[in-house]
Amino acid sequence: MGASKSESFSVEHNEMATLFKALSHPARIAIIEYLLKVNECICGDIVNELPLAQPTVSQHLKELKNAGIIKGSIEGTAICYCLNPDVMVKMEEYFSVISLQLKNKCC
Amino acid sequence: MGASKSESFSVEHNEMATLFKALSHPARIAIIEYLLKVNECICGDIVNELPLAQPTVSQHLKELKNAGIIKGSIEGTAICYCLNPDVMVKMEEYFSVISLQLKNKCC
DNA sequence: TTTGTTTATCGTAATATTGCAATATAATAA
DNA sequence: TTATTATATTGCAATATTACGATAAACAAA
Repeated sequence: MGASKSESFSVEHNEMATLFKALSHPARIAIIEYLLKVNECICGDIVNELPLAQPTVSQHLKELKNAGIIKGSIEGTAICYCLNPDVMVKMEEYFSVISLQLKNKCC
Repeated sequence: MGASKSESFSVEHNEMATLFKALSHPARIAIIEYLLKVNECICGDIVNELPLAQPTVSQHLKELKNAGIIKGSIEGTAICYCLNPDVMVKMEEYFSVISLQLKNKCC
């Protein structure tokens, strides 16, 4: 064996893991922080910004989009990408709930 | 080629990616939420809770510990694990900053 | 239609992750 | 010392991820 046993875990746990997996590569963190700075941009802008080839950037953008972390809208020949605020709020709340619960406990 | 080009990215981006990578598996999310429920526990408790063999659970715990997400203290033969509140607050703040910045913009 | 521009997909090589049986290690109890 | 208990490590097979050259697809402009 060796394949991930994701079927053995709850939908909720898989959903959170999928979101975090989308954020688990420095290139994708760099894309997110670049989008935060410029608000919106096209794939070519990111190719110019990162030390990666165009197909690699396209692949990372696809993963971020599949996870719902970014949104893309067609603008002529190009595709305009931007961050999805809903996911960021969801993540913030996830850790906020954990932090709050941990304040009452200690190990 | 094929290997991750992590050297090409900043230390900060790599650090965040490492934290998220530790959270990118449903078993590790399940471990975190179990620790949140019981406050602290030993490896064997998690083996009983999850549908995974002992070496696999031990490996997941090691990854969480390496990333600083959990802490472990020796208690006789067993090792007592618990969540690290500092990391949870750090994550909360990371998304809080992003959410705030996104409130002023739109795409 | 042809050309240029932008992004996605295919194919493939290199590497990393996941899972577990077997085994090792470490501390305690008998 | 010899068990017992709890966890870690090793080794390996199955699978997933990462990266990119080559190429395709989609659209606008000439």
